[in-house]
Amino acid sequence: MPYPEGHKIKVRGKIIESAAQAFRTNGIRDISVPFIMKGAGLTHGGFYSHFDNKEQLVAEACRYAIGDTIAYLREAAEKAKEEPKIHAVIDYYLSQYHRDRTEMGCILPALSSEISRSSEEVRNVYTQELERMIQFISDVGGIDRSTGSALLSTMVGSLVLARSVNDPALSDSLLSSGKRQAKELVAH
Amino acid sequence: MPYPEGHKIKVRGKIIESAAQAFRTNGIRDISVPFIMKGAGLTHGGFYSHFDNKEQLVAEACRYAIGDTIAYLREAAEKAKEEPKIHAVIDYYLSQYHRDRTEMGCILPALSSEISRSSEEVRNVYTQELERMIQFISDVGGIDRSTGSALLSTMVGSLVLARSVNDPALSDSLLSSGKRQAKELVAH
DNA sequence: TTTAAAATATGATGATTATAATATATTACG
DNA sequence: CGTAATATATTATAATCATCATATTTTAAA
Repeated sequence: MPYPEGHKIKVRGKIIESAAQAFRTNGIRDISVPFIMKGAGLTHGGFYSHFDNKEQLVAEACRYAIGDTIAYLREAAEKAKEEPKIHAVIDYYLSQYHRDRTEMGCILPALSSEISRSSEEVRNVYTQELERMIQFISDVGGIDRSTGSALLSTMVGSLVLARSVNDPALSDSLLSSGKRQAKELVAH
Repeated sequence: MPYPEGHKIKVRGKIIESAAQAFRTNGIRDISVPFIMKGAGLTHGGFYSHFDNKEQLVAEACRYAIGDTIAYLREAAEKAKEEPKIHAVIDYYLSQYHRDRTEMGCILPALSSEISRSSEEVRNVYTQELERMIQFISDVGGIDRSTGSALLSTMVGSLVLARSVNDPALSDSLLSSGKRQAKELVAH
């Protein structure tokens, strides 16, 4: 067996990372397979020895990206100096930092509408991962699932709208009112 | 002057309507100019005598669609039998009916993430129209702008997520918890 | 009924894309 | 050090797209 043990799987991982970043920045349809491969330091030819097609990569990229986001948010919660820890999650999620770094942020605000129109394969993965996200938020917040879902919806909606507008003041105010509302929601 | 008075402006309107519907259903990038023109009963050739380019049409379609949505929600509020009237708006916005009819629904959940990556021209229009939406929601709800923004964010986020998932039960529960939260928010 | 301006249709161009076929390079192992 | 299996690169294909150039149709008014 030529090439070091685990070489291919490492390259596959690089492609997924490259895709996850590119998709979040520019959407799925607007990012080409050649572009993703270039981001992984490769040319486009080898793509189909790693994935059946682009959709399969989308599914993998979604799984990877949400896992990454949950890990990041969990860390933020654990490092939080003040209670309740969910406040640290809210503050990060609705920060200007997160708003302005789509490429490394949560995919829910970045890709959800495009995912609605994706294949069943992709939506299956997305549904699974969204479940994990709701579970995580509810756990950290010490709130029931329904409240956790509403909290996530509020955060996602605020971020989506804050990113869509052109006016920095309006964008900031969308983040602020989202944060206020999210915290009130947790406090019952 | 050949062609009846106002003919061209009427056709222009038809193109905008066709675009507004198509974009909401399949996103901006996934809908071609020829497809939009077919939807208006025309062929693709004449497009550029109506619009400078596709982006300009996107801007017009956004303006049209949000205006339409506000008019629809206003009607729902006025026809509401019970107080507070904002409940009728929330109930419609987060209904299964609205979730399942992207093509005639609010564009905020359908297009916001794509708009984030659009031209300044498009984002200017979008920002303006989002302002009108926030104003409308705040007025009907008798709430301050910040609460109105949060209410809209909650509704948009819930709908975006409800549309993205594959599991009908999860999708319904996202609508329900969004509704519950939205109404609590209005009640202070 | 003719006509000419205005609107629309047809056809072309060049770019980009997902995907496939084929060629070349890499490297663990004999 | 040579080799064969495996990864990757190069090239090809066929489709689609935004946009443009040109041809044809429409119809208000003469």
